[in-house]
Amino acid sequence: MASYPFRQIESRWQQLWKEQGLYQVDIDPSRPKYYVLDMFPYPSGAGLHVGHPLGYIASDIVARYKRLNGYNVLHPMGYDAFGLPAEQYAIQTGQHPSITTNANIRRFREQLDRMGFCYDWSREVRTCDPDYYTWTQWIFSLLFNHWYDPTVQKARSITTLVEQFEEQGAAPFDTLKEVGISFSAGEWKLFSDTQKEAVLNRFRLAFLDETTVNWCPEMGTVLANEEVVNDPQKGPVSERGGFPVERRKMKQWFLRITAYVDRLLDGLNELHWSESIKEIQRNWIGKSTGAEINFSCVGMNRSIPVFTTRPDTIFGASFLVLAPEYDGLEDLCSGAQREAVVAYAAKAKNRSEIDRMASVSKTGVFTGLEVVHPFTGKAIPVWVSDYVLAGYGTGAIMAVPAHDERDFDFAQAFQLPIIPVIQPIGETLEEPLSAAYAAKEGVCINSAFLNGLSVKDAIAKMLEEIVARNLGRSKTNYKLREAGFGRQRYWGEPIPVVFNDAGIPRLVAELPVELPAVESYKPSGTGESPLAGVPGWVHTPDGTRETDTMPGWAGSSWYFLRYTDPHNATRFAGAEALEYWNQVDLYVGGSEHATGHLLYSRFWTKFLFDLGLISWDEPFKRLVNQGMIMGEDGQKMSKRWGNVVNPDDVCDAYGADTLRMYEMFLGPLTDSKPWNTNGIEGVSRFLNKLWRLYVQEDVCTLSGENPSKEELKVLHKTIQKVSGDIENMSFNTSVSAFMVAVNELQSMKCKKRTILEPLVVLLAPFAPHIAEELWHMMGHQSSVHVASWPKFNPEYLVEQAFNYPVSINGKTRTSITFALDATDAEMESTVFAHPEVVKWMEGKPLKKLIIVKGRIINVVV
RNA sequence: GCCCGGAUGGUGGAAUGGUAGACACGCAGGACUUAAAAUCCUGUGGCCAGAAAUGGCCGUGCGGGUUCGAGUCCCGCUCCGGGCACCA
Repeated sequence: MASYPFRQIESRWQQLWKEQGLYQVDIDPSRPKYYVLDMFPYPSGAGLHVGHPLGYIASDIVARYKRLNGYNVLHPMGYDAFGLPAEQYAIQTGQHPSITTNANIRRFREQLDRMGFCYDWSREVRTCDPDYYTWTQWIFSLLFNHWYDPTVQKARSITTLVEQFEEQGAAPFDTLKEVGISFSAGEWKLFSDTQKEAVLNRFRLAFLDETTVNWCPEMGTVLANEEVVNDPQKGPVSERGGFPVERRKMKQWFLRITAYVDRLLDGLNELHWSESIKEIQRNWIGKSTGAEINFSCVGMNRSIPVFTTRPDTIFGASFLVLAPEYDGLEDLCSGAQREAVVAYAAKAKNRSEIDRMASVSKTGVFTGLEVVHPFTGKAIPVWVSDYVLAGYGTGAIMAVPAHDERDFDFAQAFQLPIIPVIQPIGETLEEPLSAAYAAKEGVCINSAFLNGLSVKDAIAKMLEEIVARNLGRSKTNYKLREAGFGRQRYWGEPIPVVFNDAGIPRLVAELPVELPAVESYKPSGTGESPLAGVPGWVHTPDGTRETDTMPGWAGSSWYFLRYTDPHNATRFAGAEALEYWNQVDLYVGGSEHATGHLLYSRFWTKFLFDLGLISWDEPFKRLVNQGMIMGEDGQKMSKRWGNVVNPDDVCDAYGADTLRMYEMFLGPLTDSKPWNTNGIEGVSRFLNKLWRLYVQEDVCTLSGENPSKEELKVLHKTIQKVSGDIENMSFNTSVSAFMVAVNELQSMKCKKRTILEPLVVLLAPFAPHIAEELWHMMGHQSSVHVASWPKFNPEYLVEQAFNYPVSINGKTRTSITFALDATDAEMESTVFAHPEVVKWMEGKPLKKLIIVKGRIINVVV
């Protein structure tokens, strides 16, 4: 017997859906909305392989399911179209990236269309489209024009900051105090524009900063930390291409994401995301609370602040360590040691990260400087070592070798004192220590007024003392760094800024700033983007243009908002559309974006919320991360391994419905799993079997007979199972449920319309083409529609819960569990006579009774 | 090193604390067929007994625990996958 005619069916229905614009949606306040979103793809030249649609199929099932349950479903798709591969290709061929990008998009679209997704393509967005990126630039302008006011915990216009300076000067601002900047209101007014901008730059949410960046000479660009990976041989290399990366100081645009750090952390708690993704974000943000303590230098009128999370161990601090990149390090050294320190710092700078970490024993040199221990009054030495990071805390630490492994190693290497100050509960530390005792529990010893206190109490006590004695303050630190926002690249959104003669950045009023044509896409190699080579574009009457472009994540940080109103020419999206479609209810995509896209989107959403532009401050209510589909060899699918399976080939051989159901059947959505072609036969057989249940000799003949109890049970069992599974995103088990249903109906020889018609509707989210065809063959003129969704009736299942005939009709479900032996003959009387049952049932009817081999094990009333 | 997951037949995987192995693949046998494909039916965790029907024992990475009852909960390991990694 041949396969059912999936080729005709699928192309015909895809054509019809398109012609009728069936999946185009509009605001409809009379219906509840549901917003299902896929992470939009980067249209690479390789096209889609069978791994890509996994998440798209899952979201499509949910979208169709919600639609059939009466929701107004927004389910859009678009392209994250700016990016490196198109630019690399342009460098090689001279072809404009937009040409390759468009060609790739066409190919993606053809592949996507074959799988029967219910996207509203009228809402497609492309991040490289000027109509789109004009609003990306607009959001950048807002970021530039706002600062984060910690007193009200939200972003405010920079003009409110200027007003405060004009009235109160620098005094109210900790940000300025920390870096030793102070000015009165009067002084502010007398500042030059350059001076004013230097201050404002410290507050703007988009700002310029000179920092050490990851410079990739080969690519001629700066890379984000996320774009740099460590190669065991070469050290730090670019993620793409594997080119060497070195450290270099450059002036760069940044976004002040750290202003939102607490809200980014707290907001996670309410989100329906996997715990692992939340943990990744928490770790990335890396909040730690502790103290900043000042150690005053011997023979110098200054002090060195250190950050510690363990102020309770301060009596064990036997030396300080500074990072090799420590600001003003040279000035702190005494003459004899200066040369050694400078040499060490220079060497450390060129050491690769891997090299630094791989070193078994710590390296370092003594600075010649000593500081006064604030509690013992003793002088302790200050060292320099590359195990201390310049970018975290103050770039200086107090070393407590007895209770920190790294400090312990260092102290051993350089024969520095190791003083135990925490005793594990119920134990005595043996001296000399063979390893650091780093656990955060125990009792203080050798610690004057802290002796006898627990670690927790000692930390609290010490924080009080530090403040009381004016030695420092409590302090919270984060691992999260400001987000670098400039790329020395052509194929990205131009940053809408010009610099005037004084070098002061000003926003370009007229947006978009469109990408000009260039002769060469090659990086200049000087650190400037190819845009710098277009003098006619760079020089404007207002000044010199910024030639950096935005990073890949800029356009993807707000695209979910644009889908709500993608063609709006006067606003990033209309207020009504935004309010109606609101948050993304379900977001499906890969977990690799945990610390990039997903974090930046949350940041931008919170910022836009602060400005009152949207009324919610988390973009994605529920997030599901689909697993990866590997090649049959267990490798990641890629051209390189020659193990790519093209979904088109599967559609040709088995049809799109089989592909859809098979991808869901492979296993839990979130698991990684190999593509295994054996199993696809089973799903294909199932759809053929289903087809034959309805169709003989190309005709659908179903009877109007009343269904039997058994048949109703099969239907309602399936409705219940599939509905629940879709809510839980457990699609593999729902495919199984369909298989069971078809097997059972087939063996019952059921040809009854009352059973088979609802089954088709239930199947429609999974296999929409065959469902539409059968629906049509059953005489319906329309597409499978809302009113036809089968409603679950538990009545037909009630009996199923019983392994033993007992009368029931209960509704509330309370369970009593106990052991009870009984033979078949005396079963019923035994159950009802049992004192526990009598007590628990309180006259309620029996609902469920589980009997295993003559033993009653569970009674539900 | 730290933080998350996970471990169930030959394979992918099912199991609100309640008959472990649903469903599918594969395999074996059978029906139809000149034959093959397709389709349908039966069997299929291991061991033992039995001619058979069937019965018994053992079984969810390892060791303990809670419970009438544990794949599921708790404690301690082993191995595998993922994330972070000198963040003081």
